[in-house]
Amino acid sequence: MPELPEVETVRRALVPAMEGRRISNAYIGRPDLRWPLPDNLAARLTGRMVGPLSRRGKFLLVSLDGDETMLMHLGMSGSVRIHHKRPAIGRHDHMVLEMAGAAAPAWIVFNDPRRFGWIDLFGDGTHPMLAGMGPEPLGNEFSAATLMDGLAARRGPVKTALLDQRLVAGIGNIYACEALFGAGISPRRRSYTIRRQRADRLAAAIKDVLVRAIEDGGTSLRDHVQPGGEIGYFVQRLSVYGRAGAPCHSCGTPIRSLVQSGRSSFYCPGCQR
DNA sequence: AACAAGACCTGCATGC
DNA sequence: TGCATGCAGGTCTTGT
Repeated sequence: MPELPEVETVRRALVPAMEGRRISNAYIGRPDLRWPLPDNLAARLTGRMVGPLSRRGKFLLVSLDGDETMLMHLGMSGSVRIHHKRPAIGRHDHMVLEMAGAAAPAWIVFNDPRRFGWIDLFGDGTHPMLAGMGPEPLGNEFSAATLMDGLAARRGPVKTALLDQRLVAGIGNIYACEALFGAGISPRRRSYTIRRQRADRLAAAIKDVLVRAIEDGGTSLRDHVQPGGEIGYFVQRLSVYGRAGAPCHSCGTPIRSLVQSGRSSFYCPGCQR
């Protein structure tokens, strides 16, 4: 599921339910997801006050009192739901946080059938998983110039480069395809051939597609739901992803798909060069 | 050093 | 109906 817009959607929905509130109870279902979870995680979360929620790429960061941060990644199939009544524990519910509240308690449920997601705690400084990550595409450090620099050293296709979190953080398969369509660039184009003009268009298209997807609550293909249970409506605005054979909204040419580094790419041969 | 392929895991759609 | 196959929003590890 979750690329930057989906994780950002989750973060925004969790803010009112978690920030400034205390974790009154924690349930952990199994000792490992993608990797082993911290020892005694449930006990270490219980009683903690939650500070600001932030996001880095596709990671969600929950600051806790005592200068510790909980890091969450939703993998491919992870989702987070907010309940206002105590929920029954479902088959793939791996973490449930009960949030004490002056008004009413809330339960935060992390569910991940495929278990590619992950939860960790870290203290001072940064986490190894965040080190080396590229700039936030919606932040000030990201620009056409930095993007062009990153692409200049690569001989592989630009589509594959966009999926590398060291180049730019938070882009996954859907938004890589959509951004390339928005910029009129073929996914097969070799990275280093993207110079000023195309880099300008690509940086702008990346920002544009991510902003619009956040506004729509992300893209729901199968697993993604917003924490309140709503789907993400950007699925209705996809230009190319998942549309192989269907006519391009811009020129009518049938959308094509191909496999690059084991991932499906979708593009319009009429609009993208 | 960059790149592609394999691995991890479950669920779902498809086709026989 | 049952079963095999392929595919899925990610990314670490391995091998070239």
